[in-house]
Amino acid sequence: MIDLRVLRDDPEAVRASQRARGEDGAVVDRVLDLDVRRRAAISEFERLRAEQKSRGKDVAKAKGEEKQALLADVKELSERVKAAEADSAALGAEFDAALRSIPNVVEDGVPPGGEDDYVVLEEVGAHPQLPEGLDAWRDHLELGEALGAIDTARGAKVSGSRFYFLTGVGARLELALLNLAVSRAVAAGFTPMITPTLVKPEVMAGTGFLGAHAAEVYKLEEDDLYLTGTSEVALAGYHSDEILDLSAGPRRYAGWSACYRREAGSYGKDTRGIIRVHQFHKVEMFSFCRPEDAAAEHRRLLGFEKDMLAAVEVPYRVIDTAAGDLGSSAARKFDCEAWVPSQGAYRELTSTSNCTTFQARRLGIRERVEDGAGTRPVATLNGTLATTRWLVAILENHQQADGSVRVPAALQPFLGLEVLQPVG
RNA sequence: GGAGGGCUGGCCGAGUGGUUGAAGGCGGCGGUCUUGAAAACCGCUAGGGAGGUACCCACUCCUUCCUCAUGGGUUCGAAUCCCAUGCCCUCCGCCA
Repeated sequence: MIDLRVLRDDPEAVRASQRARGEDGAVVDRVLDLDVRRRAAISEFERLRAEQKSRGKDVAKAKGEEKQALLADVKELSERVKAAEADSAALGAEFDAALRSIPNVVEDGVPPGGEDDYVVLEEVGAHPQLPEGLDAWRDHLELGEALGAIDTARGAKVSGSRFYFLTGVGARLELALLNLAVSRAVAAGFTPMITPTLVKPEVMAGTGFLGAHAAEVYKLEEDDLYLTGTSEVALAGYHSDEILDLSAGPRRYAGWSACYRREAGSYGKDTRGIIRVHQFHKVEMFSFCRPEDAAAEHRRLLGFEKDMLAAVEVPYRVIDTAAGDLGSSAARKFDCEAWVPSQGAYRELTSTSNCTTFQARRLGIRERVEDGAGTRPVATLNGTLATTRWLVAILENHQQADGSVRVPAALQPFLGLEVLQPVG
């Protein structure tokens, strides 16, 4: 939810943000109109309610005939109060729905446009040379099958398309990667968390995932719960309806969880291997910080992501995602995309979003204002530290002519192997 | 799944229809006293919304509404009565 004050004081800024996202600016004027009508209705209700209360006190004091007369009088007033309250509530709900439908106002500097209008901020690391003796790069699935690491055929047999088993060194490699991520997060001051992956509707809605991308989310109709696509959801909800003390700096968490995504609308895309799957694991950074510190914290999270990518020794580039590709909660998003040799393309491995106060406003996460009374919403940010998809980049970039895969030095202590060898 | 008990402010805990947004205590903040501290004593101390006041914003101030788990209902009037839901606790059953 965006800041109503911003909408009132500078509606043009919100319209401009909507345009940059390629969305409708008219909703701004609809909200402003509803705001005026809502406030009038509230005033009317409050006026009547105050009258009812003060007359009620007279009733309490009165006795006998006098009391009967007052009762008849105040009975009629009670009806008007109910009607005014209903009006006010209806307008309030309409206003609220309209306000919530507006995605976060994009940060200055975000490139306008859609998915393909990103700006490349930097490219890091040289693309690997095709190992001598190979005519073409083996892709991660071919490598994974030869290593006895990935089994998509049985994944499909058991659970359907876009499911897989990680087997043997594949399972070990994923655990090593995620453990490396957790240990680096801990070293950087993050509190590790293992989070619920089923959450209530208000938490899912609070993080903004039930907006335009609701079709991506698995829902358990019977239990009125949602399966999370990232531990960001549970971590954002962790401090909901709380007042945090951020005077000592941001609260930083590193969530470990399975992630579930329906991948609706991506039929035929990335059907091979484990690039795009319905279930995977992820270590996610999450920060609660003061709004004025959010942009700096965002760069910090990006820095941690780059450190992790350096640790697994894959070439990558950093992009500044265009406004239309941000998702409703984010004001800005940086993605790190790793080089995938078999595709000759960069593929997203990490994504860090600055959600400013958008999620906190919906979830009721605040801090005390130092001088003077009152509270204000905090800022929330998230970023990826490792996911199952990273195995794709690791396997492909470190493949050797004989089908073996070199293990990056940083992973070796967690894996206990220097090279992954083909089986059989 | 069945049977009970409970859910009040940062915490504990009174309150069973009418000036109760809520006694009392703890904690916190400020003050008096003291060389300093402690103790003692005094005062203050929930969150949110709307309107007004103001040179814009903010603060202060004023008015007012909402919130005693949540949502409905009864009533002129609900923390207090009724219904539903959620959560916590105890016991039984079931599963692991």
